[in-house]
Amino acid sequence: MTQPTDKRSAILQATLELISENGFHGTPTSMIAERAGVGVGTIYRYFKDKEELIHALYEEMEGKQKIYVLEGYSEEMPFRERFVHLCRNVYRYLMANRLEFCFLEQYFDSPYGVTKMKQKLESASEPFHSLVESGKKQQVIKDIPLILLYSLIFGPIINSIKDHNSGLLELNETLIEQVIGAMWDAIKR
Amino acid sequence: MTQPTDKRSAILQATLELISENGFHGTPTSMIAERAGVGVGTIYRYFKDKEELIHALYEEMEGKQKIYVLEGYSEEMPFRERFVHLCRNVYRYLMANRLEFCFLEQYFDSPYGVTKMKQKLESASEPFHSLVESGKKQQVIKDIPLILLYSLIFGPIINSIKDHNSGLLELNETLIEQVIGAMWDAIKR
Amino acid sequence: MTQPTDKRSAILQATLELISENGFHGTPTSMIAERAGVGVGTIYRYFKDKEELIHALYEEMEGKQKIYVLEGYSEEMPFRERFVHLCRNVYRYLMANRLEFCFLEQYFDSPYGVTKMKQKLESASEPFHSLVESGKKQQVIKDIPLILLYSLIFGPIINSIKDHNSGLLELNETLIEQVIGAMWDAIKR
Amino acid sequence: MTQPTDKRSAILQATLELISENGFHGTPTSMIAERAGVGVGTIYRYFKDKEELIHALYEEMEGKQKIYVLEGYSEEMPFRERFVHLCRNVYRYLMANRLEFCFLEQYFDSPYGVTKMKQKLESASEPFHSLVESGKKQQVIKDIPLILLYSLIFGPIINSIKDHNSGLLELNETLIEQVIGAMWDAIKR
DNA sequence: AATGAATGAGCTTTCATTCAT
DNA sequence: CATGAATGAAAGCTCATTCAT
Repeated sequence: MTQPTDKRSAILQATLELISENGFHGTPTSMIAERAGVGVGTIYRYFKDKEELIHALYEEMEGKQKIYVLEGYSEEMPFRERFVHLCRNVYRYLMANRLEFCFLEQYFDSPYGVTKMKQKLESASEPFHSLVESGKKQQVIKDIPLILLYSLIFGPIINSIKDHNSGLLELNETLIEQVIGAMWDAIKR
Repeated sequence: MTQPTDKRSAILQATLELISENGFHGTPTSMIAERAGVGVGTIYRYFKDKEELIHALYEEMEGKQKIYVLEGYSEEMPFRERFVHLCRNVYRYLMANRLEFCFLEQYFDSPYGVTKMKQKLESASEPFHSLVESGKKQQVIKDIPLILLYSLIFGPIINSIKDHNSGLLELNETLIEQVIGAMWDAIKR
Repeated sequence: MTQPTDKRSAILQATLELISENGFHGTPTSMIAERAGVGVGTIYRYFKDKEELIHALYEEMEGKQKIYVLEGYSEEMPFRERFVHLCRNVYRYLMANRLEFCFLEQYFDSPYGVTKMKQKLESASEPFHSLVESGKKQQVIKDIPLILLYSLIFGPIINSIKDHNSGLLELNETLIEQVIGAMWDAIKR
Repeated sequence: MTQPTDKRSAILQATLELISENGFHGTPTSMIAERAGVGVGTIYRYFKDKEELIHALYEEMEGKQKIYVLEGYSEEMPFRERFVHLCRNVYRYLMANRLEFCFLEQYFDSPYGVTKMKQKLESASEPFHSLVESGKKQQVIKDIPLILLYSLIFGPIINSIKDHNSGLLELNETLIEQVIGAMWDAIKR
């Protein structure tokens, strides 16, 4: 008993896989259709455009993330612990969902890609937002513009995962803890 | 009396400009030829491929950098000052050469792009290499794998410049000093 | 209690409307189905083809016309009056049924369209046929082949209505009388 | 020694032939390229669009016509003779250039086609314009709006040629003279 | 009988690459 | 050496038609 969503999600999944493998411009709609096991025309029943398909794929990810990032998180914990907890979850999420990570890198040709990725993480991370802002007020965290603090956090995270994915480095729990510790040193007063 | 190199570098310059404006896939060879003031066919006298042209452009950039990054640098200075000095130079270089920065972002659709960009900076930065390694030995810098330290340094630098270029942020000397200070806190013991 | 014919005529009506608005090639079957309030598949229950649908629509129109054209007409009237009466009715009919007129213009991209339109009017107009033939016999009407006389009559009528529909001209009773008068001068001895 | 215009005119000629055979929508660019003996891409070197190609073809015709229509014409001749002369030339032109006639019928899906065709004839026929206007002033021609007079003239001409082309009628000099005579009767006082 | 999701052939258009001049 | 007209493979997208429900 196939559900109505079947084809739609097959298309989204195929797109995710292929774009993370070959990039946006290396992924023709015909290839997506083939991988998804549907006809080309079918793509256009569910998405107006190739572009809309990409956006839809992106939106699809938003939800999953917050859940992941917030898992086990509580605003009651001390600052450092809150920070470490959120960062760990971000690492867990991005490493467990390698395809999504690669896709996000490609999202929109890349110039926007990484910027959007950060926005995404930010938006997914109101927890980060409130953590950092209240940390600044309580003089636990440096008085640096929010967006720069994000660069200090997500820059290293994303870069290290890229290195991990490209095999230059094998991230394990110890190393992740070290990076997170260093990032805390970077932002704390 | 135009030299044969003239055309070659005109092509490279045109490519740099156009790719940083429109991205790799938004830049047809015909457009490059036009901007460079040469015939389309001429591109293929100097480069086998569009791909090879891109690679050549990339290679072309190495070298210029080291000079920039090392300007006014001396191994005699204290650790922190050496670090700050190198970082300042990197910022200066990347912000003064916006086209090159944009190009590197696009370099091969990005999955490799940013990683390569980091490699590039690393290779341009044996100074960083020796600084960090000797800093580790003298227990001034945290005992973290080199590549992760690079993520802690170049991740934030690249990210903040992206934000700057995209208008999300206006980097000035004060802000740059703040970021560099934070990065030092991240890597120092 | 909807009858089976309901759907068939809903489809025909939708087709008439849409083709006169957007032309044959601007009217996908899906659009017809939507306007008709039926499923796309349903169209193919009643018509083998899109083409057959068009033809059927065309055929459907025959018949309605004769009634219109013959209204108030009598063979007892004098020649000129009979001619004027028929022409007036043709004008009335074509102007009152703008959709049908537009459809006929489009009917098969036009090369056949207008010719068929004339045939249609002719066939609908045995009254014209007998009027003209007996007029020729009685030397009231010029001795010109029937088909050319039709060109002299329907050519101006169709053209002037096109101009009217496209807004180049606003036909009113006076103008119509003038045209009919001129056409009578053209064909009378 | 092939001239630079070669391919351009081959494409225009192929387009003329194919559209008059199959209509605008029945003529894919690939078919045009094949008939013209060029690659598909070549079409787009000379014309931005399929649409622009059509327009270019249309423009191409303008010039030829005036020459044809005005041949042997002089404003010194008496009214009736001037009218007959122009009409004869129009017939000659449209019958000698059957492809162009068919093309014009199709020009833009047809609803505009015939209207544009008339505009074209009108514009090509400032001679008609001045003939008719001065005829009206001198009370030789009926006081009917210009556009209606055009319908009385071009309506029958176009219709009769269509019948001729479709084989319903064989136009010869005698018949043409009869039609022209009748049209004169229609418009003269 | 009625449906509409699924299909894929076919359309227009772009662009990296070649090659005769 | 340099050129740019010519090319055609390949892209994104549409839509008449089918068929399982």
